[in-house]
Formats: sequence, structure tokens, C-alpha cells
Amino acid sequence: MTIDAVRRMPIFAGIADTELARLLVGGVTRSIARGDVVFTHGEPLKRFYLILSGTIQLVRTTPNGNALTIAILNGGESLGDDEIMDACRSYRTTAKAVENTTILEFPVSWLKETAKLNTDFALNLLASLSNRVHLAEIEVEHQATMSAPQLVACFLQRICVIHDFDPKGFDLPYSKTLIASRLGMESETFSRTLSTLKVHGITVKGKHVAINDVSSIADYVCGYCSIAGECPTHQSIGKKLG
Amino acid sequence: MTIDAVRRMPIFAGIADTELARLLVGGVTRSIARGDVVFTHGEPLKRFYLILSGTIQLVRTTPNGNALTIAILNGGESLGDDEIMDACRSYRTTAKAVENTTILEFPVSWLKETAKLNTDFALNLLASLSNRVHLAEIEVEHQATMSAPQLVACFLQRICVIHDFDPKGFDLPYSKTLIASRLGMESETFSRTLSTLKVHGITVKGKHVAINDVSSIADYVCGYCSIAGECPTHQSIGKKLG
DNA sequence: CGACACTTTGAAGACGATCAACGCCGGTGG
DNA sequence: CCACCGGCGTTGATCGTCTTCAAAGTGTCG
Repeated sequence: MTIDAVRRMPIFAGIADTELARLLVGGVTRSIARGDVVFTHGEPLKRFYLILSGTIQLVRTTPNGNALTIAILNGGESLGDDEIMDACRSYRTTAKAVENTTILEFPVSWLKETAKLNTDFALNLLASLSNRVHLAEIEVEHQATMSAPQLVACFLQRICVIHDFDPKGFDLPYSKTLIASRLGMESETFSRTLSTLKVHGITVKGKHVAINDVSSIADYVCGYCSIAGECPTHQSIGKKLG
Repeated sequence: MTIDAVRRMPIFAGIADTELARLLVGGVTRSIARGDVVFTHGEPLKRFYLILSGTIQLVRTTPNGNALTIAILNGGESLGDDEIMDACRSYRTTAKAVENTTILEFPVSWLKETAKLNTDFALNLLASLSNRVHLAEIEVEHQATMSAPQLVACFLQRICVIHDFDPKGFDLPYSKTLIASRLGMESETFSRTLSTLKVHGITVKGKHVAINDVSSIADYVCGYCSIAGECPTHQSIGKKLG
């Protein structure tokens, strides 16, 4: 909400407070109600956003009516920054609020100007985009090579790390429908998969999840782990489970 | 081969020839034999490359021995630029020469310094990465929502546009095994799929492909097309087929 | 000519999507 | 206060698609 939350965002790393304060005057705070749409896929690109609080879902809709959730973004993440430098001048996804959300809105020119004038900011943006390419590549690898149980187990472990949950007992932060869409599977498949994970030490009852054992799902390993030390998720989950 | 080929690369767009010449003195030309590996997944990141001629395959290998081809790169494309700004200090894929290839090799520091000192270059890099995120998102969408025939038809149309082939008759630029790996499917599935495409106006015999009709595969539409005007591939293929 | 990688084809099986039905809960309106 | 509705989640049965295993055919390069 305050400048503090913004300062912790990776794209502002290493930028002096005075400079940051000067940059942020261009931003307008907006409240988005649950279910409302921030921008629509194909719409001309006009604004760039920082999420202050809440959750935003990025969706791509295919001609056949198939909807796929590309990302679920929380406070501290940015929206539209990856599209703004691209040649195509329209949003590549639809951004919809999963819950009541507050965002900071900037005109596109702000981002372009800032990147042009502030080298640190441009380098932060480069690092952020680079990381996003990495995650997208891993996403492709997951979709192509992992089974539904593997995808779900990987997802559960990841949210533990991201949200700093205790793996031995936590609640799902999103609806099961949303998670299924994020993992590119039908909600029926997701539901059935949760049952099968019991055998592997992951118990789910309602929204409550308990991960008791990761060793028994050793073969359910995400693409990050294909190289030792590459995977922050499994390093952290390993520590947490002791 | 010459500076001319390099000048046409998108990341050097708008950079003066004198400046470009100055930049390129840091580069060393290397020849890579067919099958040789430029760098390996997980290896510490030391160099960045420009492909002058030939073809490079980026591969990710999963623990189960499953290999997935992330990208097939040709002359004029760059290698390792998306990894270089990322927090992880190692290559995210293995780069292998599909055929005899010549590359221009730079130390990582060169790219970082250049991005820091030359704003135009940094912005080009941003645009390039942004575009790559876009392509990766579409890749995920394809994998999640399209059937094998759709993926193959989409791929065939795309290489027509990229390589400026005549859709009514051209040869596959890569082996069928490589294409199958690029599309995330088994070579058996790819082979079978080619037969089924005959019904939709696409004939494949050996390496030779003929696309006679796109209207009959109207429902085989790639994710680019979910929004009118978004898809360069199908706009171009439409023009070429008249 | 022979080794070897690439390609094709067949048959079986696994997996996820789809269609359908039902239970559950929160909200709305009579 | 209760009845109704709609969104969500679960479960069952079926179907189509892709993978897997197996074998044979094709091509190329030494």
C-alpha cells in the first residue's frame, strides 16, 4: 500500500528512495472488485500496473472457447510490463481480479521513459523479463513431460515456498477451479488427482493441504530440478520438512 | 558472416555502424560441427553467442531422460542472451548444433557492459526478451489446448512464413525427429499425424510438403489467431495461398 | 556392402477429457 | 424462515488421443 511495499519489488531494486518517490508520482491508485477485468486480450496497450494488494489472474481465451490461466499474480508483482516493450501494441492476455485488488496505474510512456533514462531500472526490467522467459520455458517443459499428479504435486510445493506456508499444514490460497485452470487441466482431473496424491504423502481435505513427505514423491520432480541446485522450490521445501 | 548479417539482427537495430563495429571487436568467430555441443544445461554461464550461419537446437533434459527441444535457432538469432541477465548463473538449456554452424562468441561481461552503456541496445534487448515471453506463453497455450494435427499444421505454416517458403511446395528444413521433439510429441505420433493431414489439404511425402488449402483446416487455428490481427503467420500464409 | 540413424506402421495400453449426475454451500428473494 | 438458485466440487462411466513397445522398411555415409 505504501511506498515500502513498492520498494521491495524486484524492478525497483537498487533505486534510491528519492528517485523512486519521484517516479511514483505518475501512478494512480485504483480499486478492482472481485471478478472485474483490468484489461482484455487484444485491447490496445495503454497502461502498465503494479499490484499493491489482492490477486490478478492472466487468462488467454482460444477460439474454441478454451480458457487457459497463464499466471496468478499477487501483491508486489507487475502487470503488462512484459508486453509494453513488445512490437505488438495490444495486451496478450486478459487480466481479471480473483479477489478485491488495489493496483497502481501508469501510462505506457512512463515505463518507456523510465527505462530510457534510468539504467538501473532498465537492467532490473531485463532481469525480470529474463526470469520470466525462464519460467515460461519450464512451464512448457512441465506441460510436455509431466503427468497430472506431478504437475499438482509440483504446484503445491511451489506455493508453499512462494507464500511461505508450512508444508505440513496450510490452506489453498485459490479456488480449485482456478488452480486447475492454471495447471492446464480440467477441474475433474484436478479433483481426482488430489485423491491419488494421498499415496505419496500429500493429504488434501477441502481447502486444507498437508505435505508429510517429499521423498515418496521423489519421481514427481519438477523441471527446475533436472539440474542440481537449479530449483529453489525443492531446496526450500526440503529445508522446511527437515 | 560479415557485419551485414549482424547489422540486420533485431538487437542491433538503430545502432550506428561505427558503434556496431566497435562493439563487435570483442567477438570471436567459432565453427561448430554438426552434433557438437556449444554449452550444457547447468554449466556456469560464461559466454553469449550470435549465430552467423547454421542451426542450433536448445534442449532441456528431464531426470527421466525425457528430452524436449525448446527452440530451433538459425543464423541471425542469439544464444544465451535471455539467460545472461537472469539471477541464476548457469545455462538453462543445452545448445547443440543441428548442422555445421558458425557463431560469434562474446564474454558475458560484454553484453552486460553494452546494455549498461548503450541505451538503444538495452531497449532492443528488452523488446527481444518481451517478444520471447510472448512466444513462450503462446507455446504453453498451444501445448495445453491444441491436438497433434493442429500443432503440426501450425508448425508447417509457421516455417513457411519464417523461411519464406512457397506453401504450395517446399522441403522440411529439419529432420522429422527434431520437429517432433520441438512440438513435444513422439516421432511416431508426428509420423502418423502427417498422414491424417492429407484430408485437410496438406500432403507430405518424404521431406516434401505441399499446403494446398488452409480453409479446410480452419479449425486448426493457432493461439496467435485468437485475436484478429495478432497472428503474423496466418496473415502471411493467407496472402501466399491467395 | 554394411552399419546405423531415421522413418513408418501395427497393436496394446495409459491417461486425460468429456458428459452426466449429485452433494455442498452461500446468497437472494418470497 | 424457508425455498430456490447458482457456483463449486466430487464421483462415475465412457471415449478419443497419445505413448509405448515392437518390428520392419528406408535412406545415407563410411
